[in-house]
Amino acid sequence: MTRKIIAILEKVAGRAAEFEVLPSAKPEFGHYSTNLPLRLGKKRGENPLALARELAYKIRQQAPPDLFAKVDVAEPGFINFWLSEKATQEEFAEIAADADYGRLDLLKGKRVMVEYTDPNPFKQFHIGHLMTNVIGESIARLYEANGAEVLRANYQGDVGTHVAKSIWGMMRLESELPNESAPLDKKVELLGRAYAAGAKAYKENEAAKAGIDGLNKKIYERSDPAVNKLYDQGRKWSLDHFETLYARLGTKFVHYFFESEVGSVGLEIVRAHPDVFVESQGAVIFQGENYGLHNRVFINSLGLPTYEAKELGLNKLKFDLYHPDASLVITANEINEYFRVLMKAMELVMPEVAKKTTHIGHGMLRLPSGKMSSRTGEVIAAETLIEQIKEAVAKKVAGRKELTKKEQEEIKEKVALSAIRYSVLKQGIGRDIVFDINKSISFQGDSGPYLQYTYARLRSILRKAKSEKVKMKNWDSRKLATEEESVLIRKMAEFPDIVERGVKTHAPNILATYLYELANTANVLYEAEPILKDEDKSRRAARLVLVETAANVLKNGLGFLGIETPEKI
RNA sequence: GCCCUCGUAGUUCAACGGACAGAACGGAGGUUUCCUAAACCUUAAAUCGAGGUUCGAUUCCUCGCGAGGGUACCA
Repeated sequence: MTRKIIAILEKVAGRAAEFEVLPSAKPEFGHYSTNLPLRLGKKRGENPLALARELAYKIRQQAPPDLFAKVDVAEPGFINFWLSEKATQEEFAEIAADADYGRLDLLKGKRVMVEYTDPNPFKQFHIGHLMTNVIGESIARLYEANGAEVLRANYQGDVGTHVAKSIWGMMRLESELPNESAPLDKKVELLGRAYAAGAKAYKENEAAKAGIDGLNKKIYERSDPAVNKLYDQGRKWSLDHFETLYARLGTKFVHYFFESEVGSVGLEIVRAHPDVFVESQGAVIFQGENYGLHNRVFINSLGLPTYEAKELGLNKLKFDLYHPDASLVITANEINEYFRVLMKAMELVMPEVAKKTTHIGHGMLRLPSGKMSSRTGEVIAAETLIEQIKEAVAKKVAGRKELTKKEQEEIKEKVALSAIRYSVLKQGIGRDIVFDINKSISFQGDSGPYLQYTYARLRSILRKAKSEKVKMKNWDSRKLATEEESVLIRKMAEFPDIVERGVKTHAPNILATYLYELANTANVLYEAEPILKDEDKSRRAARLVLVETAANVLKNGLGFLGIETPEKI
């Protein structure tokens, strides 16, 4: 609808200035508002209110008849539009007819690589990785919703000190190593203990530290068959475990990059550009200080590539292999500064890659006790969190005799994941989340379960209508005329704009907020008047189609956030 | 020290330079013969401080205060 109004405004005023058409902030400002006269008045040095009156007059003359019920002006120079009942009904007929409503083709033909999650083999998949996954998945889906082809990538650190610590621990626990046929959770449990033991020893024991550093070198060189065996074993266990999580989280990566494979590529790039990278104190560094940033080491004094050099290699590989039109890297924002330096270096050595690469830093997950850090040993595993939430959901479904065991299990899983997802996605991407398991994941109010509940009760009406063989064919949108119905229709009409803005600004929270508002308007309609008891059969049919369409929009929108919508909850 | 974020009701968060700063939880009160009360409605409650730019500033600029992150061989 805003597109139609923009077209009319451009017809009467020309493309003389930047302006916006937005759903009105208050009912007294109509259904849609524009600031065009304010912007145009400023540009031309004319009185905006007079301009608004003049434009409003032209719009009344030139707009299609029956589109607006009223066009009015307001201080200091807004034009407000009231949609006619007929236009609202026609809008709804269009929305209802489109099964893919909300799927756009603005980015059709574009290929976008999105890298996210990035856990480290041999280490825990913790709630920080979960958060990155949730955000990355929603951004990937928003791109898909806008028509882009999305390639999901995951970059996993399979070399480095953390690996050496784990191998060291595995050696201590050799007698307890499960064999290959043991269940995965046993293997993961052992890896967890191995890493903890290695990390502790590294900090507290000089001899162990030297041993681990030595192991690190052996791992890098693959020079010791016994070490290689443990390495290959542990790496596989870890990756198999991650795979179960990706399946559970609904993420399908097309490519897994590993630190072990990008190092040599990065080294070559750095070595090939002595003009950009210089020697300093035995290392090879990039002098970010020349660009108002800070210096960073790309090759350490042992001649090994650091994370920085590896990242250059990684990004080169992405483009060599897939030639994306855009490449996004999603990580926690603690590495924002590091990435700025990296991007500057990248601009100098591979400008075409740098131009298409964007880093998106998201906020950190914090515990009420303070920061979440893998060094304090206070991290919570992703699975632990999910299980805790599931227990809370279980209490809700326990007494529901009409649900089968299978349905209950499905509800527990999907509701728990939606609670987590929504609480992460409803706020701005860059902001930290204080994660109090008891409080921050609520099932009431502005929450994932609320949205799922709304969907389920809408579907419940439709199920009942079907079982009672209530007819929905030959419905007539002209039967929809109450305030609740019109508000819901206009809310649904906002959906495409939201999907577009969400991807342009990389802001899933815009969509989350929208869906909450949509659910609220749907619930208001639900409470206002029982639909199935409507004596007017034709009106009842139209209202059922309205319910069906609202449920569809909810389902599509939640899908873009990665939130599933069970039929029953 | 320098660089980068951030500071909004009691709490957790919104607000793409726009109109009277929105929600949720918590507080006070109300709505269940109905398709699921995980709901709906009413109500009290906030922009860190001081300047500036603008018709208009939570948003942009400057200074101050406060919190977090980064600042050479971790990522």
